[in-house]
Amino acid sequence: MADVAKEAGVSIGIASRVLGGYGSFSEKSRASVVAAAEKVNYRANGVARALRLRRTNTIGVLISQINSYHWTTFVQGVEESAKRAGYCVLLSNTGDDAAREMEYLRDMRERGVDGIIASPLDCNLRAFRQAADTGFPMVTVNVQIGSEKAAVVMTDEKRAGADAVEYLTALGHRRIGLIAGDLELESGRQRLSSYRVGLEEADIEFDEDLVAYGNYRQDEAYQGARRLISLRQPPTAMLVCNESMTGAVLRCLRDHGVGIPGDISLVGFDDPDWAGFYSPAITTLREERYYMGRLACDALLSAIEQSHPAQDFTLVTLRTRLVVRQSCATPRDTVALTLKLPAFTVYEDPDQTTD
Amino acid sequence: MADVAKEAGVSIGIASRVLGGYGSFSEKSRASVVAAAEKVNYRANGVARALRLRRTNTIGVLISQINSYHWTTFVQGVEESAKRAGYCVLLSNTGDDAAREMEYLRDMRERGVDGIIASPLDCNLRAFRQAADTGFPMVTVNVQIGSEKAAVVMTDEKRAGADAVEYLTALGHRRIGLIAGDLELESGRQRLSSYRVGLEEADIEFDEDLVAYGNYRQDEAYQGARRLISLRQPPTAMLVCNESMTGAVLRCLRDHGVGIPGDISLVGFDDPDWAGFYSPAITTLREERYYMGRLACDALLSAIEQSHPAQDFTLVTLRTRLVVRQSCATPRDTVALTLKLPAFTVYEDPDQTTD
DNA sequence: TCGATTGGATATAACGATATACATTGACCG
DNA sequence: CGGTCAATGTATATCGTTATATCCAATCGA
Repeated sequence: MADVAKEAGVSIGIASRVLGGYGSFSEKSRASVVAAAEKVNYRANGVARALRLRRTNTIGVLISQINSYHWTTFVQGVEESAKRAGYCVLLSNTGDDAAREMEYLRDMRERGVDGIIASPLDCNLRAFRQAADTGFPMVTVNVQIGSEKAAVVMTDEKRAGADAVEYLTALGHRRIGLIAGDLELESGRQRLSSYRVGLEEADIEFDEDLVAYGNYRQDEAYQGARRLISLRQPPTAMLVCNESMTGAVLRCLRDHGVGIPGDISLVGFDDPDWAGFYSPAITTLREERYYMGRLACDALLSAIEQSHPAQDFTLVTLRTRLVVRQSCATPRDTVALTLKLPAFTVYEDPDQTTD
Repeated sequence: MADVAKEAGVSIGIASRVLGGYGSFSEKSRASVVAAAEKVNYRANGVARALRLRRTNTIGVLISQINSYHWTTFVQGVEESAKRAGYCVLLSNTGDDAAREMEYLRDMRERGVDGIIASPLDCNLRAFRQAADTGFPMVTVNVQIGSEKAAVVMTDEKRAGADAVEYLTALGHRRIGLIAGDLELESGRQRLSSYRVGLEEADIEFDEDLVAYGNYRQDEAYQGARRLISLRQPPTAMLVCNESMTGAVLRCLRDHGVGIPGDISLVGFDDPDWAGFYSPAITTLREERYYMGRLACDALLSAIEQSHPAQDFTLVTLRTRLVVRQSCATPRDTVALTLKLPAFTVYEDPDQTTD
């Protein structure tokens, strides 16, 4: 910048004004500064600017698994919103490791990110709440940390499993198995409880035997599915609590020659691309992850720039949608009491090529 | 930091030394500084440090699609290596848009990232080469930008398609279709040419009719596959040049009732999780994306820290592996000339649960 | 013609950590 | 007892921007 000023024959301050586009300056100096900047191929030093402005135009995103469909789609949404507002995304992968999560929270704050989007683990809630309470911009995803200052973007999973159960009971299912997620995570608990809500609404008694705790792990989900299909009276339908476990369950069913939906019906949480082109296409509970990312980022930016009152975003709730495809059918050995289905959206795959 | 020094009753310099762990200081002042830092809950300002040290401990990663299996796996590898070395990852998604790519390159340099990992588009090669030539640490992935100073991590795709063709011809296939990628991208060209290499080696004449240009797009891949299976003499096997097109092709085959591997054999590029649990499991050409990410990051860090000579990393080449699963069989209407298969690795899925 | 006003340029103080040059103290040795 | 050296602490310049306080000159009105 000093070079530019010297080259242009003006003071360093006036050069900064021209390039920063603030204050007043004459047309003559504007022209010479612009020319000089061009000539010496000037590029601003963002670090110095950040130091001065106490603002890095960077947001931190803490996610648990970067290579899972729902998180990458989420991050894509965050990034899109961030980019439009001139922000960059600093990404960290915690792998659901509490110590790492704390470390990254600390590291990101040291690096001066302007705000953070995260889904903190239970055991770290306090630290995140404290950061938010002291005014550090924060948005949490599917977790409430108990600070009024942190905005929350949630999917309403209190209904999600219930929607699936409702659909399955409408098809005539009464024995509906569950491959549950990790109960140490908020989403794991919510998905389980929403399944129970669905059972209650259908007057079906909760049967512990029909629940396998897969902990969001593929190997445990595989074993769990195997146990369920080996029961003397196996379930006629299964609900699987996330994408990767659904994969494991599909593998298990294939390995054991159990047909879908002939032998068993299947509904999965999350809606990765492959659910649409699997044979048969898998009925899923879709969360609008991309949109959630956009919202989370917008909420964070408004907290950072205080352009909108934070209240506008305090709690945004999105509903999951049941995307009906071909993986569910009337149970084989049960007379369907009714075929009058409730009005479920049959979701049109955006990428489905019409014939 | 001034607060800490005052609290500890020492000068600001000595506090910095203690917390930075350099220079010399007495045990007494160390203790008081540490105590004071604890008391005022001191956290360093990374921006100021970065300004002074002219180093941000941040690397920029420019990728084309964050929500595709192979890039997220790659990023996971990068992040793992970066984290271990105390670096953070600034992530940007170009969506294969040339203007965006340039903008992000510029933006990242302004932000002072210590180095960049990218796979620049053809039209931006010059800008990236220039940056590398002027000493800016850079690692490119599957692209050579023609600068000696930039390290390159490549998968050897000159053989990839040929491996697939070799395998398919060994099964007896002679009419092997190709759903090609975007020929404006290096990987698209390489994958096409490796397919031709395979044909030549098997003494099969290249037949333009059997090639559909899917441009890495799902809709075009779907249409392309439809054309191929509608040919008077359709191919008995197909090779699909990336993951998302493989999905589209599977959808197409399912929609038209074409069985795999009964009616047609299929080999896909990239090896996403779902390839393993699809029915039938899909035979793929696997690139070690996670490992590539690790390598790319290590190369970049060594260029940044000059701990190793850059030459060690100038060009790292990894081979693709053919992961043989269940999507290929002897063609229905052809007598297999030989069943003596070459020694292909039958890849053990790491997540496959043994029964 | 002189003060007031204004537009434009300059010099400089932050921002916060770091590293260096310098000052002080104490110890040890001649 | 003075001088040298080591050990420790202090003061300060630096990184590159930005923004403010100041300053100067020119224009205008009275």
